[in-house]
Formats: sequence, structure tokens, C-alpha cells
Amino acid sequence: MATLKDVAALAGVSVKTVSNVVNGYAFVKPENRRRVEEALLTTGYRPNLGARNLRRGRTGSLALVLPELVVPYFAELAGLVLDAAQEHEWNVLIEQTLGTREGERDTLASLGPHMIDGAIVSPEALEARDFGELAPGIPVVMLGEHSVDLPIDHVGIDNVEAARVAVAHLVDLGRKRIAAIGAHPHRGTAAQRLEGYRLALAEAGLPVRDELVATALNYHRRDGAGAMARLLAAHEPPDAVFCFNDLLAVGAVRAAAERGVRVPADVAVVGFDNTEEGAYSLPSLTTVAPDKVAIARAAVDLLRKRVDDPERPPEHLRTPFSLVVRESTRGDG
Amino acid sequence: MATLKDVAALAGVSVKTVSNVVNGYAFVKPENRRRVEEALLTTGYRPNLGARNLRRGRTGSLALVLPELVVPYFAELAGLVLDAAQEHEWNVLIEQTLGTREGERDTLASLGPHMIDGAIVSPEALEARDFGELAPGIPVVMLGEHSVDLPIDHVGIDNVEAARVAVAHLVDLGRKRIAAIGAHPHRGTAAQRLEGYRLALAEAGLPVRDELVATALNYHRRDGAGAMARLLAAHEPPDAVFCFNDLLAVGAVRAAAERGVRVPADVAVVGFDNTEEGAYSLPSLTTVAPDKVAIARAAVDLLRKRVDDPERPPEHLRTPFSLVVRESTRGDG
DNA sequence: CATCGTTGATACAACGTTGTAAAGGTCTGC
DNA sequence: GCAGACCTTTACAACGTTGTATCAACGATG
Repeated sequence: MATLKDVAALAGVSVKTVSNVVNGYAFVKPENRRRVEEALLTTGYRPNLGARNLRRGRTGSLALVLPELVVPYFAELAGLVLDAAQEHEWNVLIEQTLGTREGERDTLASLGPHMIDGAIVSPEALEARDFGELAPGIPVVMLGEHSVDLPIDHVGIDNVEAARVAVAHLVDLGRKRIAAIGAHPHRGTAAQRLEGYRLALAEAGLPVRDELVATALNYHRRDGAGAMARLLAAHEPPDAVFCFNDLLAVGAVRAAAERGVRVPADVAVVGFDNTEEGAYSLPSLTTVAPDKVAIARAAVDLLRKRVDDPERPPEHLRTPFSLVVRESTRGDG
Repeated sequence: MATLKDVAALAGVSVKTVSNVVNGYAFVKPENRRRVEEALLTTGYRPNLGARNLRRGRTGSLALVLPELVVPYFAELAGLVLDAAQEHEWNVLIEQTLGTREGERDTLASLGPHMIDGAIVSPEALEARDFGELAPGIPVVMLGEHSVDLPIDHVGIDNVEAARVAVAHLVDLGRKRIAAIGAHPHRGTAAQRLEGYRLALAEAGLPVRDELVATALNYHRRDGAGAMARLLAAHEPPDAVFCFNDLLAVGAVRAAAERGVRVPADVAVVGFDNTEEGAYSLPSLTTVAPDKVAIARAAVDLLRKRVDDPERPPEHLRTPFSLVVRESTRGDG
């Protein structure tokens, strides 16, 4: 509870001199510096960040806006963003949108422009051009969907290519009826992964069958299980499934097991996100592994640059990914 | 970017009158109120929370201090705390401690006393009495370990009883060599769950064998797998395992599967936390299900009360739990 | 010795908000 | 017509911090 004033009184100097010591100003007489530092210790002074930021015009916080923390991918990402933000001495406010258009609108609109220095947003329903209106003047870095033509900073992997690689892996295994789970009418990433899926099939000379593309309105385990159940109930069930995230894959694996369908013997399964859960599930999941550390770092760094210079041209960063092959496509599960 | 001053100029009234309108003060002439509201709209005024809080002595934020967001239990809990905090118009700053003593000390010490109104802390290594020194003057609500005798607000389930119920379930299945995974030298919750384990064995007339109590220095999947591997390698392996959280259980199940040991036929497994992951794993996990919604709600409510009245006597709330029986002990997995 | 640049310390104002107190106005009841 | 009560608005100060300007002292330079 000690303020600069208290410390100054104790050290017998002016408030500003204490402020100078605290902020590492060079020209302070050694004698005074010593006394101030002593006073700082005995009072246990801690700067009032609210006041400091009011004066400096910064808040020292950043908002991380994402659908849901219960989704492991976002939980892992959030943890990494926290770490990266700490290096910039940023606190992180996390906001959940539930992935709905309304949730995302409300959240963005409610971000007091004075509460945060900027925001890292992982949108599901909203599109990049909505941001300008909803969060006017707030520096924003967008995660996920890649939309090069929009004037907003962006970090993400090449979703089309990642999906293509994943499905090509299933093709290499000799699978012929390859399904996709996760199509979605309004999600950019879903569209991109679907495109990669189609690309890989085309490259392999395989037809794209509508009945093998399963929609998922959410990307939870339940939705994966439901979609897999529908696929397996079909006349000619698939011999492989590409799921647009690991949760869908986990649900799909479970639905298969409940019907006595073996993974990967009868159906090979590939996920997306490389969550830890997938590495330990039975069978363990083959999955697309985005470099989450790189994503978190890049997002925070980009936000820092944007905050420091609002006029700089927007950047579109592509972070690397890899395909992690595990039991769900390898056969020894 | 508009301030009260701008709005006041536009409406032709004083700054304070605008402030009064914004804060719902009753005695404002209808005519003036109308003009101010109009000016508020055209300027798009949003209060500067930093300044407001500086003046009011509140920050509008609360810190949620937990080990790691990658641990699903904490991710789920964090999401629920976010929801509960929103109802109190609190923003939530999340801090990760990694569960180490140093991490927890550093985090608590670094919580600027001015950054937050209070903190909800889920400690692993620290003990309640450390809090007073580390975060002097900060209202704190503690999650988890139950220590009735300490003067600090607390929310948690009855860990001893929950563990007893879980192990009693294994006893009821007729298991005789029941192991425990998750013993830890410095964790209060570990000690309590271990006590419940011993209690249940004693009630069943079963001996407590040291070689069946496996230590886990972390509570991740990896640690569960390692502990299970050690147990299975023993002379007389267990026919049931009680794991102190779901992650340990997932790791244990995997380690069993890799060695051809069937769950639950050869070894029944019980987890703790009722994470969604456990509901979908193969086999699905029998687990202790704390009422996480109740925990999150109670913690936030308690913090609110503590902030409003720092002198009130500390409360120790016990939230309900249940045992969810699934395939990992039921036999049809 | 006068001048100048450097070093060191301080007073003051300002960031945007709200509590306090006080002042000006209107209304009531006698 | 006047005291008193009540409504309405405002000026001012303050929350804790830091940037700017100023001032004083010092040693070095010409």
C-alpha cells in the first residue's frame, strides 16, 4: 500500500527522485540512490500499475479472445500465450466467446478500449472485416484462418496444405473411401481444410463423395462421435476419416469402438491440432501438429509491433506444421 | 478515445454532470440527461476503467492462479471461473505457476496489489499460511486442499471422503490388491486422498502395502504411465488402481494397454476430476466428479464477499461430489 | 573570470475519473 | 413574503504516477 510519496518522505527526497530511481534513471547521486533503495525495501513499495498506465497511456494487459478453454487446443494455446506475454510484461485477460457469432461480437464490443493494449483473437464465426467496426482502434492480431487480402495482422498455418498432407497420408496407406468430419457452413478454417481434403483426393485420382463429408456444427468429442456414427451407418462406410480437430477424432474413435469397428484396421483416423490427449488415447492419434509455441510467440510479438506502430503494414505470418504419425493410422495400435 | 470532457463540451454541461448520467445518478434534469445521452452516443464514449479504478480504489480484475492450463481440470475450471466472474463484472487475469513452489511464490509476489481486487488460488506446493506473507493485503480464496484451521477463505470438496468412496467402489468390485497413484511429499490434496485410500482399505480389512502406493511428482499423463509401469513390473501387480487425477489415470490405462494388461478385466482404474477426456477415453474412466460449476461459483462469490468486507470471518465451503462409474471399472469396456 | 555543458533535484501539471462540498435554483407551507 | 427543504449543477481536489520545465550546483573550458 506504500506509494511513491511514502517512500519519498522516508528517504527525505522528492517524489520524482524516487520515481527516477524506480525507473532506472541514471543521474541520481549514489548517496540518495542508496537511501531511496533502502526506503523502497522497508516500505515494500510496489508501483500502482493502474496509475502508471493511466499516465503512460498503456494498460499493461492484452486480451486473448477464444471460443472455449475446455477445448484442449485452446487451453494449450492459452498457456503458451501466457508465457509469451510474460516476456513482454503483459498480463493476459482471457475471454470466451463460445464460438458463436453473438459471443464474438459481444466480447469484442465489450473490450473497453482502455482495458487493454490490444487483443489476440481466435475467431470461429466472425470474419476479419468485422473487427474494424467492433473493436475500433484496438490493435488486433488474428489467429487461424488465413485471409491475405485483409488489412489485419494474422498468424496461422497453411490449413489447405496441412489438410492435404494429412489426407495424402491416408491415401499412401492405400485407403480408398476417405471421409472428412468437420465441414461447417460458416467457418473459414473448415472451408480451407475441406479444400485440402479435396485437393489430396484429386491428386490421388479419388472421387469426392458428398456422403463422405460430414458436417460438425461444433468441434467437440460429442460431434465427432455423432458424425462417425452417421458415416458408419451408411451403405458403404469409409475406410479412413480425416477429422478437422483432435476432439472430433477422439469422438470418432470412440464411436467406432462402440460399434466394434477397429481403428486403424477397419478405419484409419487422422486428427488435427496435436493435443496431448491424442498422444495418449487408445489408439494414439495421427494428427497435424501446428507449432503452437511459434504461433503464440508470433502472435504476441506481432501485437507488440502493432501497438508500438499502429501504422505499419499488416503482416501475415505462416507458422510451420508437421504430420505426427501414430497408432490410429499405423496399424500396431 | 472520447473522455468525459469531450462529452461534456458537446452536451454543454459540466464533466461531473456527464459522470452523473453515466453512473445513473438520479437527480439530473430530463432535458440535460437527454442531451448528455445523445452526446454519449455520438462520441461513442467508453469509460476509462484504469482512471475509474484509480479513483475508486478498485481494479475490476481478479487473478486466477493455477498450475497449468494444459491440465484439463484447470482448463475446465478456468472456463467456469470466467463465466462466474462475468456475472460480477470482473475481468479475469490468469497466471500459471507450473505447480512449483518457486512458481507459486513468484506469481503471488508479482501480483501487483493494485492490479487486482483479489485472487483465486489453486495451490499445489504452497501452504495456506504462506499466502499472508506473499500477497499481503490481497483478498485470497483458496481452492482445493481443506485446512479448516487457517484464517483464509477456502472452497473444495472433502478429499478424504471422496477418495474413500472411490476406493470403496473398487473394494465392492472384489478387488484385493488396490494400488494408488499420485502420492506426493508436499501436496496437501495428495495427503488427503491417500488418507481416504487408507481408510477405505482399513474398512475393508485390506492391508496397506507400501509397494502399492506409487508416487507421482507431477500429475500428467506421462507420470501416470510411468507409475503404472512400475506397479505392473512388480512381483505381484495390482488388480485395481486409484489415480489421484484423470490424467494419471489416462496414462495408467495406456501403460497397461501397452503391456497387454486389460482394463478393467485385469486392472480396474479409477480417476479423479471427471474431465471430459475421461468420458471419451477407451475404456471410459470411472472417476470422482467434483461439482466444478459449484466450485467456480462459490469461489467467485466468496471473493466478492471478502473484497466487500475484509474483516469477515473466513469461510470454508465444501462443495458436493459424486462418483461416476464407467467402463474402466464396469467390465463392459 | 565568465561561460558553458553536465549532473542532480524539484515543482508542477496532467492522465480520466469520481467524492465532497458548496452554490444556485425551485418548491412547499405558513 | 420568508424560512426551510429539496433539487440540480458545478468547481475543486484527489487517486498515484511520470513528462516537462526549471533551477541549482559543479567542474571544465577558453
